[in-house]
Amino acid sequence: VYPKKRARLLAVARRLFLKHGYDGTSMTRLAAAAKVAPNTLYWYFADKDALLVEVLNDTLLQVMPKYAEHASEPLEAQLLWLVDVLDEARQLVVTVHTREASSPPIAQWHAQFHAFLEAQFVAQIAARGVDAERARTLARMTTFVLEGLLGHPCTADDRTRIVTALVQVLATVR
Amino acid sequence: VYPKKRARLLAVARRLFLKHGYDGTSMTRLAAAAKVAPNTLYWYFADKDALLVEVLNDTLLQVMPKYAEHASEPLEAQLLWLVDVLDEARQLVVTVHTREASSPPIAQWHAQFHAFLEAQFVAQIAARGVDAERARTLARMTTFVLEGLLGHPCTADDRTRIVTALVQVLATVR
DNA sequence: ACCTGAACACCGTTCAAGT
DNA sequence: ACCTGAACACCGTTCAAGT
Repeated sequence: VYPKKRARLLAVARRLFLKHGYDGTSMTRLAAAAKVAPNTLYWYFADKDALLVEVLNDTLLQVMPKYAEHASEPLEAQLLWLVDVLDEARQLVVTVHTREASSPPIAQWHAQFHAFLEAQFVAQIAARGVDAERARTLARMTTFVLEGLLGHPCTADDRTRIVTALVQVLATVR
Repeated sequence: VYPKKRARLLAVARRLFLKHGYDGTSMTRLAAAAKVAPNTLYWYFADKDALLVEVLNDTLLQVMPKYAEHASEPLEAQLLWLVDVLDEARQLVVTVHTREASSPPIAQWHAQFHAFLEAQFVAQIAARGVDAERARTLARMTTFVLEGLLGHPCTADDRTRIVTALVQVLATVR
């Protein structure tokens, strides 16, 4: 495997998945866009889902360093930033939810991603003097609200209102 | 169109969609299960998405009367009941989220469904002395948490904890 | 009006063959 | 090891034809 070519194929896949969605991006189209034969993709990736998992990891690796920059900001700002960033990857978010039913690797990736996000939130919430189990529950709620914001049309105002309400809640309840 | 046959086709579609998912249920398989030619389905329904919309409405019509029975219970019990019921329709829930990107009728159905649910919640929350706009925000949060619970594996305990926390929040914040 | 068998263009994936 | 063109089984949908 030529790593550079592999990276190029991934980049093309990422672009097309984001632009036309997973179902809207056929392997044939993808191959054409990358100027290779369709089956060449199968030399580099086991199947379409494996390609998706790599695209997800790729995207995450690009976002995480930037997220670190916001780690010291108040939780509200962090959440709003996260929604903005993940919003660009909307297509990927819903695809993960759909595909995880039929693809164990994607289900695994999804679980791992949630664990990561929740760990982040748990730390922040626990720092406010909430006990561990409670923090886990609230972190989960936070993740769910985040996903809800991604999956549904929302004005920027609504978005801010919801995130603000959520953060108030996290600050109040214990 | 024979209404009885139409109803039978819908019932078969519903069963298969719930059992094998939308993508896992091909029109050919569906037709075979209903003992008709594949294209007969297109006499009764415009396309596969139209079939899905009807299945969704069907399911909703069966659930709503039962929901009404729980309307006087405390919000917490209502939410837990809803999660249980919608959990059986999990496959449909994720399908709606995926298909709405490419199918305007499904996007419309989804918007309408959310409006319905949120109206329900707004009423209950406003009854606790929360002002209207605030109630709308919290209702949305409630819907998002509900969807999160559906889309992610959760022990019954986790589920209860999250719903309880959410309801406490709704009671506290104003 | 209602239904069919056969076809269409497409999908993800694999195979036999080439370098 | 890497890549190809051609094929396979399947998909949603449509067409021409039958009753």
